[in-house]
Amino acid sequence: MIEIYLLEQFCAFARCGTLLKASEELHVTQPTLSRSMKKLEQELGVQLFHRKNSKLSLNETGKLAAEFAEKVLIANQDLIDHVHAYDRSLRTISIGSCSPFPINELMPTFQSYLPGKTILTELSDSDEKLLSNLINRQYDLVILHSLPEDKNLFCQRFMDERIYISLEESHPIAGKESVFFEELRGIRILMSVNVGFWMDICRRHLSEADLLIQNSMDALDELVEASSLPFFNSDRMIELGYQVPGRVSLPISDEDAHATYWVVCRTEDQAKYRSIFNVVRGYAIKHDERLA
Amino acid sequence: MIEIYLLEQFCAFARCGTLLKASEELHVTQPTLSRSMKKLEQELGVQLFHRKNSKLSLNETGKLAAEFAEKVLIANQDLIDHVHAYDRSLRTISIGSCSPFPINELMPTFQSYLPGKTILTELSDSDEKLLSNLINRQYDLVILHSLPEDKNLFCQRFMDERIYISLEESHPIAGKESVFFEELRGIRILMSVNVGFWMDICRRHLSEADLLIQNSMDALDELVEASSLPFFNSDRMIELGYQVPGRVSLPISDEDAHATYWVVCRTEDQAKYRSIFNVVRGYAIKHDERLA
DNA sequence: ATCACTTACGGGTGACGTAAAAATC
DNA sequence: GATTTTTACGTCACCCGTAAGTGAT
Repeated sequence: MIEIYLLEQFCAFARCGTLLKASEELHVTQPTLSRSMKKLEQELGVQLFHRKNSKLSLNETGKLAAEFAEKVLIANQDLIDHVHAYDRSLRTISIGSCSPFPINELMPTFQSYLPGKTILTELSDSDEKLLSNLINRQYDLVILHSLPEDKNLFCQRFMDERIYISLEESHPIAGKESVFFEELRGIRILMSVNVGFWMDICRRHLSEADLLIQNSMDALDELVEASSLPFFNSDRMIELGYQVPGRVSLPISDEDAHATYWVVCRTEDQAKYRSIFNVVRGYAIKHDERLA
Repeated sequence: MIEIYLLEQFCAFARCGTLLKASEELHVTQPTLSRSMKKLEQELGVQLFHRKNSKLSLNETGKLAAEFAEKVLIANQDLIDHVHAYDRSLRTISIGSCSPFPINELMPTFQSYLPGKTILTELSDSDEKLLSNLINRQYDLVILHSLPEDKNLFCQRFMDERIYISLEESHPIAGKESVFFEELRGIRILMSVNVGFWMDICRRHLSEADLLIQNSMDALDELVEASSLPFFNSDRMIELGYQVPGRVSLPISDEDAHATYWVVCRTEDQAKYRSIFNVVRGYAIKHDERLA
């Protein structure tokens, strides 16, 4: 067997063309490489280099060897990467969501029922991406706004959300009970970039130029304070007390301004997250009771 | 990067289950392995083992690591094997033949036009096998008794051979001009096992029980001397003076008791073997002139 | 007491760097 | 003379073996 350090040095030479450049890349001295290349030849029992005019270069055997050496290094790096990833996955839970609200709402639940685990959350604008990344184990849990049909997935309804538009009381349409997206056309509206699939919904109904998209919640809050511009809100946010003085919030009546969230895991993991799903079911029941 | 010796030791432990058994397999002491396993864990920065009741075993991460470590070792062995094989191929020419005679006839040519190369010859009973092994580079040259149709192959007709039956002068059919295989049925005949495709021909026409197959030419020659049993000969062998006193050789008239040999290489190698093909063409021309 | 692994210590190989030489342009 | 590789030499790291220790069956 050939030790890895020899192959690393050999591949560096194959890439760099001279021992000097390779030695700089590897942060070793050049005689070290000269010696190593000899040792590699000796251990393989085969000529790997042309030595001509104090110029070292790979011969045909050497080129072949370099290809295979590269594969060994890749396999070695693979070992390291996969072991690290697996070890990490033992201490980490990855959660993908189509929307920020359910994540925020469930975070305390995650933290109390997954003690000691690092919770990693990610927003996505597409349920399909979330699902495929759930199946390929990149995510352990996902929160969708549609119910997937796959017997390998376990799904639990969570809660509903409808988006609102928050306007100055003096705004022409502030007196209405509710509005359609249609009626918001031509009005410049503030919104955050981190709203998951809602971004798609808004873009579908409104023109790009009307959406004043902010990269951070801080920037958004500041502009809401400092300006009279409308911004998007939701029934859930209002419930949590997110109302700005001097403004009214009107529900948006369109069908797709409303979402029902589902929490989903792979069926094999169902037992692992039972406590979490119990909490999620609690939300759904409470919601149903409120409707009744 | 993780050095190979650590992975070898780790895989040995994964196979053997205890450090002691692994240490015996690797011919090192057991504390060496204990130390190495710790070092491997440290270098990966990850727990790989359960340590309980002075019993060491792989945990889930360890099992994953063992799988990937095995791949690294295989890649490493692949490097060694391929480099050796390629280096060998630079000094060796592999020739496959359907029959021993053309090989013997061409050996001096090979030796003089492939100076310094080790010439490796092999007999095969099937042109198909020879061809596929020529294409997959196991052979560099093959000698067939049929003309292959493949534009990636370069072919040159070599010479003809017809097999004869050599009998005691007193044998009932020794007076004939020629015989068919049919007429040899029921007669026990000596032959060598190393006759390539001729073995198939003989088996197709004669019963297994009648063929007294010898594993070496020495054994065959001795039995020819010591007995009055018939044996197979050929026009080419007779030309070379291989006649036994007190015997006559009759040609076998069947169509497939005659063969035309072709020397074949991959088209890409045609130039490399031009001198050899010139000699081969010389044989073919000489043969044609003799017929005219 | 035995088995299996760990810890402690000492030795020898060998991988590395520095310095200098050799060879080619 | 500049660039690149090779040789020589000393040093330090580290891999190994021996021997003793720990813990469980």
